[in-house]
This record gives sequence, structure tokens and C-alpha cells, in this order.
Amino acid sequence: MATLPRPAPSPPAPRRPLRPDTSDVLQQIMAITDQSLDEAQARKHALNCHRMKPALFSVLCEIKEKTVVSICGIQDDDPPDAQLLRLGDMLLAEGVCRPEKTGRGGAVAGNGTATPGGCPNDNSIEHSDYRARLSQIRQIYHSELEKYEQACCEFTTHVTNLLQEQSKMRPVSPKEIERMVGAIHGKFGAIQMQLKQSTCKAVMMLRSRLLDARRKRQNFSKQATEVLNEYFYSHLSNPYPSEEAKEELARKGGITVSQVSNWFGNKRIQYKKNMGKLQEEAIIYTGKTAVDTNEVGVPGNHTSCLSTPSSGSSGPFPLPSAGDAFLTLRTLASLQPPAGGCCLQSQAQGSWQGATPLPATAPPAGDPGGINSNAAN
DNA sequence: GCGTATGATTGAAT
DNA sequence: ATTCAATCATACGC
Repeated sequence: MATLPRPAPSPPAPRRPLRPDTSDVLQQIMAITDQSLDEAQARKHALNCHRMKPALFSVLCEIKEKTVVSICGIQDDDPPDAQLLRLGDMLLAEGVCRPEKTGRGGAVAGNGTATPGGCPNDNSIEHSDYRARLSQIRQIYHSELEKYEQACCEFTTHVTNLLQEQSKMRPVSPKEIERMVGAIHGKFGAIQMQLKQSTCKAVMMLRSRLLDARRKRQNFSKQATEVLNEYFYSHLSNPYPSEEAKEELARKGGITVSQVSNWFGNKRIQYKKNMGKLQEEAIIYTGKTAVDTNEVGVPGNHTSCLSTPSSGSSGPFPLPSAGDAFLTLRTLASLQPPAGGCCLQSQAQGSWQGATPLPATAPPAGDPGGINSNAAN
């Protein structure tokens, strides 16, 4: 074998020349590199059988013992790489590190996220693509990981065998083998980290592409839009639903409370910007509400019975003149005091659109009555 | 493909 | 915490 016992780490310089037979053996060891494999094997055997071999070997062991101890302490017990742990945690959280399961429950990552578009029942449909792609990533990750682990294992075995073979010719302590194995694992750990990094990146990109709610915007159902619009236009003087009202609207529209808040935020701005155009919509919805009220015949219909911070509050808001008749009916209905009789005229927030120009159809500016004036008239 | 509508997000103001 | 205003990204109708 071409691998040779390296000359032992230079021993303390002897004061006297080595005995002729020892130096002879060393000479032979040094010369072995130049020989062919067969020759080397023969020489190795001869050296092994040499009468001085055990003595020389024990000396080498002794020297090695002295010189290697200091080296051993250097790299012992590497702490587990924090970054590797973090990446591992993340892949675990994303469902990539989990063992592949068959069936629909296999990939569960993403199921716990908020429902984009407000259709809870569509969750599984919307995310099926994400799950399929995540499953692909997981398969690639696991197959690559397996390859790396196999390669690492093979290489470790090879090196261990090599060192064990060498240990017949030179002193190789178990600790030394252990260190070598550790070093190999360290190198493969770096590769594993790269694999984890690229997998994390892939998962992040997938999430952003397929799960980002902004990218999966869905229009609300007709019913949700109607419920929201009815409330908005029937509370035009103060379209700020209370928390309870938001919950009620969310329940009725099959959307979330935060979606209701978003919708009202958007709607107020939209209305301000586009007041003239939206007046028509206002007429439709206020008319509809009024009809509903008449049909039901109960004061405080399904929209107006929703609690509002300023239900019935006054405000100089331009109400559509064409809907006034209906509004009057509706307003009268909504002005019915609730059982507690406490929310009428409460906590008016002032004119929410005060700074905006009034449309042509608006009642005379400065009319502080708004709905109440209509009701009073 | 393009313009508009619409739901969500973000940062500042309150 | 809530609202406003600007902005983004997608849905939708033409």
C-alpha cells in the first residue's frame, strides 16, 4: 500500500545516534514510498515480522501519546451549529422535515394560516397547489438528504477502515479516528446547511407566491357585499360600525371581522372620492333597506338593528335626495330605542367626511340634522 | 391586453 | 387600537 506510516512526529532530538538496527528500520520505512504496491506489501510484512517492530511501535505510541494529547483538546465537542438548528426548525415548521405521509393530511403546512379571501371552505382548494408543490420540495429535500447521508456514511467508513489499516503500522488512537470522523461530519454538515438553506428559500418563495393573501384576492360574495352596502348606506351619517355590528356583519356576510373593517375603510374612502357616482348606489341600497323595513313591518330591520356607536346620530352628511322618503321610513325605524334605550344620539364622531365637497344632490350645507332632520320633517 | 374595481397591506396620524 | 390615504396585486369586463 502506498499509504505509509508517516514518520512519527519528530521525537526529542536524541543525544546519541540511534542504534544501527533502529535507523536501519527507519530507513526502510522512509524508502517504502518509492516502492511498488506489491513490494510495499512485502516490505510491510517483513517489517511487521521484524524482531524490533514491537519495540519501535511502542516507542512511537509513547511519542504519539505525548504529542497528540495537546492537539486533541483543540477541536473537541463542537457546539451544534445554531444556524443549522434554526434552518432545521424552520423546515420542521413548514412541514418539510416531517416524514412524508400519504393522503390528504400529508402536507399540513399552511392550513393554519389565515384564510385569504374570506372563504373558509375554500381553504383546502386554494392551498392544494401549495401543498402539492410543498410535497415536491419535501421529496427533493429528503432524497438529496438521503444521498448526502449515504455519501457521508460511505466516506466515513472508508476513512475509518483506512485508519484502522494504518493503525497496524503506526499508532492511531481511537480518539484520532473519532476526530477524523467528526471532521468529515462537519464537512458534510456544511453541505447539509446549504441544502437546508436552498430548501428554505424555495419554501419561502412558494409561500409568497401561493399563500400571500394579497395575491389571492377574492371578491366577496354577492350576499356579503349587499349586507355591507346596506349597512353602509343606512348608516351614511356615521358609517363606523361598532365591534358588535362588525361581528354581526361578518357573520351575515360569511367574512371575517377584519375584512369588514377593511371593507368599511375602503368604502369610506371610495365614497368620499366618488360621492356623485356612489349616490346612485346609495339610492339603491337605502331604497332596498326601506322596502325591507316595510315588508318586515318591524321597526329596526336586520341592518338598522345592528348596534352602532352613533346610531341615529346627526351629521352634515349629504344623503341622496331620491332616497329621502325611504330614508325617512328607515330612519324612523332605526331611531326606535333599543331595549336598553341608551344608544340614541350617543358618541357622534362628527362629520366623517367633513372636509369633502358636498355633491349637488346634497341637502343644504350647514344642515346639522342630516337623518334626524329628515326624520323630524 | 387594457382599464377599472376591489380587497389587502402599510405607514402615519389620532 | 382605529382610521385614513396611498399603494399593491388580483379579479373582472370589454
